[in-house]
Amino acid sequence: MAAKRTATSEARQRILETADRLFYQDGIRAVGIDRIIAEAGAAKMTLYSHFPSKDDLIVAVLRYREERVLGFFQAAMERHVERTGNGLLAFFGALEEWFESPGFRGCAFQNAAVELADPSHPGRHFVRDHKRRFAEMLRGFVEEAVGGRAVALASAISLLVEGAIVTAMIRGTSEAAGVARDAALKLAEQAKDA
Amino acid sequence: MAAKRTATSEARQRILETADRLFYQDGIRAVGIDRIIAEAGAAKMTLYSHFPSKDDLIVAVLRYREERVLGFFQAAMERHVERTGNGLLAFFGALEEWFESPGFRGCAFQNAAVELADPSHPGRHFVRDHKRRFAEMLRGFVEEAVGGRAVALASAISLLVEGAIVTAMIRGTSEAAGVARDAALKLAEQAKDA
DNA sequence: TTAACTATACAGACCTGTCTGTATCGTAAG
DNA sequence: CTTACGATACAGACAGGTCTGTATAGTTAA
Repeated sequence: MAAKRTATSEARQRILETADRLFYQDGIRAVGIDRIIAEAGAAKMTLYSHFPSKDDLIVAVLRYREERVLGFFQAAMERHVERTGNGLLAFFGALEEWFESPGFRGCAFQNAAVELADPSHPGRHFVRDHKRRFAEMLRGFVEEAVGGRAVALASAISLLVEGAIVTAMIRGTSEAAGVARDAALKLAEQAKDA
Repeated sequence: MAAKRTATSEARQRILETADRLFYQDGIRAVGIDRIIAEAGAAKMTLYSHFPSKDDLIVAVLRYREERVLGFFQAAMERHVERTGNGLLAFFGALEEWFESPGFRGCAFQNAAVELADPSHPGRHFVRDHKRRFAEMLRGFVEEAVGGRAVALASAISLLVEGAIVTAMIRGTSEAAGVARDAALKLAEQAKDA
């Protein structure tokens, strides 16, 4: 037996990062175990001792990516908040920055939901939960901007953001971020007046 | 050799419809040629005489699906327009109907863009073009509703729609259609006032 | 006769997951 | 000090199945 217990392991970390990169770049189904271990410089049994199956690895990668995504938004927003002084504006600034980052290929969670067609796949559950958490985070920025409860407004802005992500992926351009930002501000304006 | 010339062919049509159904249901990469011909009741060489490669079949399926999608919206909207008397409202009624239809698994074109990771894949080009056409159609409804040019408004509503589709797919529910509709109407209202 | 199709076998690559064996640590007992 | 051992990881072969695409031979119907 072996490494199953040590969640802290250099080989495990290398495998996780490599799988994350390859899954995002080329798709989950398009990337085989052999390629992951080759690029991670790990042995197959090392991978299988840390992750019992590819499905387990997929879920671990999604978990790992959620940390990094939230980390990216936190860091990018801190930068943008200084310029704009507005949390919601900073969020859309971070979004545009993401769209323009090299290798951008849409939202890994949206993509995973598409690739894992079986709705009972554990990865699909994780995606649903992640999107709930992401929408909650966004609602925080929205309510801060309008000063008070704004559930319906936040839901609408969430759709704008999801639509901007998938549109930026399909077009290969970032202008959807600005379109979503402008629409979100108009909706927020209206909500404040009411 | 063989059937390449006859675009009208029962076997070809059976293959196309079966591939469309399976690709949408289970994903493009998850469905092999063998399964398509088995369920279509066709021989492998018949498939390869009509479609030189799986990539060609994928593009043909996307082309075929665009016809059916536009046909669905046309038919569903005619039904909804009678009730609402408003083209934009009818569109969102059709959208909700689609989300609630059995086997709904998001937008086949969004999904294809995710699965065909290589941005130079001909299927990706088709998806880009289709989304342009779809957005154009939507812009027609928007401009009819506000009475005049409304390019920015139509772009924003397009993001709402794309976001609603992917959200409905991930959640497995249809309420995103109503959220998108309400936000679209508010934005349209604001655009009319201005 | 010939176009369109079926049926089947095949090549070669790739897939996930298992297996055996070896190398390298740190640590603990003698 | 050294022997022994468990933990971790590397290396590579292997099984059994899937994938796309091709080749060959036979069948049906106009």
